[in-house]
Amino acid sequence: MPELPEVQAVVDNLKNNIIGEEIISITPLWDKTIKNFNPKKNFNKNSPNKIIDITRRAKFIILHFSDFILAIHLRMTGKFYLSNNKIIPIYTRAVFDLTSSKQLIFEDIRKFGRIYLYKNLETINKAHGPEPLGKYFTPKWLIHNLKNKKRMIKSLLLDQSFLAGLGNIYVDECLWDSGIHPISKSNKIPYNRMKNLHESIQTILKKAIEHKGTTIINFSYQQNKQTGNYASKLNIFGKNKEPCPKCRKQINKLKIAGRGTYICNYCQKIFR
DNA sequence: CCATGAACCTGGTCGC
DNA sequence: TGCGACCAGGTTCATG
Repeated sequence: MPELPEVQAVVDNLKNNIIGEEIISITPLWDKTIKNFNPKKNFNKNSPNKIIDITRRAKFIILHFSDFILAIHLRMTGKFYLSNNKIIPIYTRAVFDLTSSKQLIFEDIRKFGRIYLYKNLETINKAHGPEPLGKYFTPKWLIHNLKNKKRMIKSLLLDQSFLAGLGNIYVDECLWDSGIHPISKSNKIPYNRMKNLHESIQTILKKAIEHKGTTIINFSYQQNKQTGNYASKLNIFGKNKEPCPKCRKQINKLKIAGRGTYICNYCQKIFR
């Protein structure tokens, strides 16, 4: 599913259209989607809740209201978009009705996505590491914290409590770009490659955001099936048996950290 | 503390 | 064409 750039695309797409809109009801079509609140209690016609802002934190879409926030996580197959045609697609799991008579639609084939209500961002902030494009994620921070851990680098980069927002695609791309084999121990990576990794993470995420994310299967950030086109920029993810763009040797696919992982054995060194 | 695998779900693809 | 096995952008929990 959506990783940081894809979630950012959803937020950027909605930003110009839903700020100021009022939610009068949230109707779950799959009960587990609404995780920790009673939508009837918090949203009703008598006290509409105005959307003050929409932002992203980690892989969450954050809707800001005067007294609380909604945090929406798309997990693997979630979509969240504004609709004005009253059509409820087959995999819709929750519908937000707005005073303008438009609707926010939460679609999710696999039903893993969740919507949370919190007082503020504190709960999410406590459980997550820094934003990779934020001011706290410096080369110094990364080097210090990689040395501090003795974990497989792929697991560590996927761990949202370490660094927020990376997922399986971008971790593979970043490790390939910086020449680090995913099973390397974080504390054994040479200083220069740690610096490369920091650079790779920032440039790859920035470029992916410019391209509105990667669409591998069916992710779209808009109702009309608008998809990001960063998939055409991927160098290694999904390219089993194809030549490595750097050395032309064959890319391999294996399972690392429980996830499908693409590597070039020649360009990515194992440090242990 | 860390790694692994299962669980949560549904659909698509591949091989026989 | 049909069917089973396996895979999928994520996270959380139990187990060793």
